[in-house]
Amino acid sequence: MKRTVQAALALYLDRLLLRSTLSGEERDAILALPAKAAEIEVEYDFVRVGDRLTHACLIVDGLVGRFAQTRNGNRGIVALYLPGDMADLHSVVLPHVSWALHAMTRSTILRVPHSALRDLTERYPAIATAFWRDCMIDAAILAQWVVNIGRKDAVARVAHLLCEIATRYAAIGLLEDGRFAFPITQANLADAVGLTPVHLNRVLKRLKDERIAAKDQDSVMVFDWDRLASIGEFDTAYLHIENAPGPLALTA
Amino acid sequence: MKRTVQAALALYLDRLLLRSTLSGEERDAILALPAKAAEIEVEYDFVRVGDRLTHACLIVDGLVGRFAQTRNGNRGIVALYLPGDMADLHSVVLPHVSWALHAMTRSTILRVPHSALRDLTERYPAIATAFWRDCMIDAAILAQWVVNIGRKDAVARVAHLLCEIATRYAAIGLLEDGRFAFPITQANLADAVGLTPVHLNRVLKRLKDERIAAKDQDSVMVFDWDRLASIGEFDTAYLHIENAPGPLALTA
DNA sequence: CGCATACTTGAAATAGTTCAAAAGACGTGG
DNA sequence: CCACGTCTTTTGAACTATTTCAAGTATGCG
Repeated sequence: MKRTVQAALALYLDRLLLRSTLSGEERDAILALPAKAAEIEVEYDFVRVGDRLTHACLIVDGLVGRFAQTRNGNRGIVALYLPGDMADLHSVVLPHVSWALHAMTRSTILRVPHSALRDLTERYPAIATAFWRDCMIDAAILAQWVVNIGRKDAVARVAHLLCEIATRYAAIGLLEDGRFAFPITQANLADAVGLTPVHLNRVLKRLKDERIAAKDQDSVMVFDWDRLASIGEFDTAYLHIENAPGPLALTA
Repeated sequence: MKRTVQAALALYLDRLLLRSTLSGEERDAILALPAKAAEIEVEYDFVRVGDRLTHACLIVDGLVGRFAQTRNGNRGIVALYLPGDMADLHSVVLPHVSWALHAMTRSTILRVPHSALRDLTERYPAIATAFWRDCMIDAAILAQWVVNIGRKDAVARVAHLLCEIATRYAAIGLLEDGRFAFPITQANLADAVGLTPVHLNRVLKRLKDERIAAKDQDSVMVFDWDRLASIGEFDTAYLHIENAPGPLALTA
């Protein structure tokens, strides 16, 4: 168990190092974070609206969605978290949350106490910056989603989201031959792009029929990256990944 | 001139203190930040897509929009900044920006060098946390916009945005008798809620006809806060303002 | 006073929703 | 290993919120 915790923290460290530079001592401090692994059942909300959090959750394995709810009961997905993401790092500075974290598959997470994270930020300014930056990547994605949902038609929205997820998987080495794991139901995917499940289904059909990309139960196969990116008006810049994998990584 | 710079920094300090606690020394450090005031002409992009920033911009006076552009040339507004907001504080950790800052009215801003801000974060962990938290408020708003645009109909979207802006103005003491300054064109407002200018116009007309709220050239008058908030499914929680002013402040 | 920009209104077109029902996948227990 | 119930996906048809196109009316500026 100790071993898996170490490995999971290493995953997060890798992610931080994608965008920040940390000294040996600082890296060790990250790896030495106290943390408790937990298995989350599928369809379970492990953070609920209104909670006051004391821990941040690192996704080790699985797929997690951040859900917001409107008064009328409409669910909206505001963010998707993949392995290596610290889904609610921002709760360190804003512990009172108004959204839920929902496991879309059986997931493994690591709960890291806020106190330990705060402690690191106080001792190592570079770590504070790295955490802050990590949160800002999340915010950059959020901003992109606003444009995506607010200013593009249904096909473009879906194409863009697929490109984003593909690129994020690629960054953690989980994209192979144009295929990546994406075990999300069509209903949830619809919530993430602001569409009806029915219409989302038709959009997916079209992408499949035109041999651009196909989604099945738990993965997505991209046939034509260029067309997908072009339809989705996708530009990796906002993800701030150094060598963002484009078509090359997909066909490799 | 020195005097206005001081006053402007005090404005920002006030904003930080809304959500963070800082010692006397830390407050003084904020007030002692080097900064250069600048007047921005109306309709001018003072930060452009692709820029690599060296300064953050504090809005002292005016109304500023953060614009993103899709490949097809559609503009989308991703955030609105009011006096007291440090519009691009996040550029301290992510200097390479993929969006523009656009002055919607003649505005006064204060340019604060990243170097000075970074310096403070290294010397005072509490300031680093305060900055980080300030950015996360921005992100919380972004998340709210995603749900707003993705899961509500036109009237609700507009109503929600008006409630948000009203509440944010109230927090800086610029809401009087239910009226607040909002010098934004209908075309820009449409970009902020993901609607067509034409349809936005009809929505505004409806809000006016039903005596809920009326927008003119440069301000908004709210007649019926309860109905507006209810239509927009508005809940202040996400803004993390301690005593969020609701109907009381409006009728006061 | 005249030009430019913003706002307003109408009518036709359409993207996306809603409702409804069938078909396919999946796990469970017999 | 099959039968059953449940959940997800797929498809059709009618409907509607929003867009698009187009023209007219204000409003502000030089």
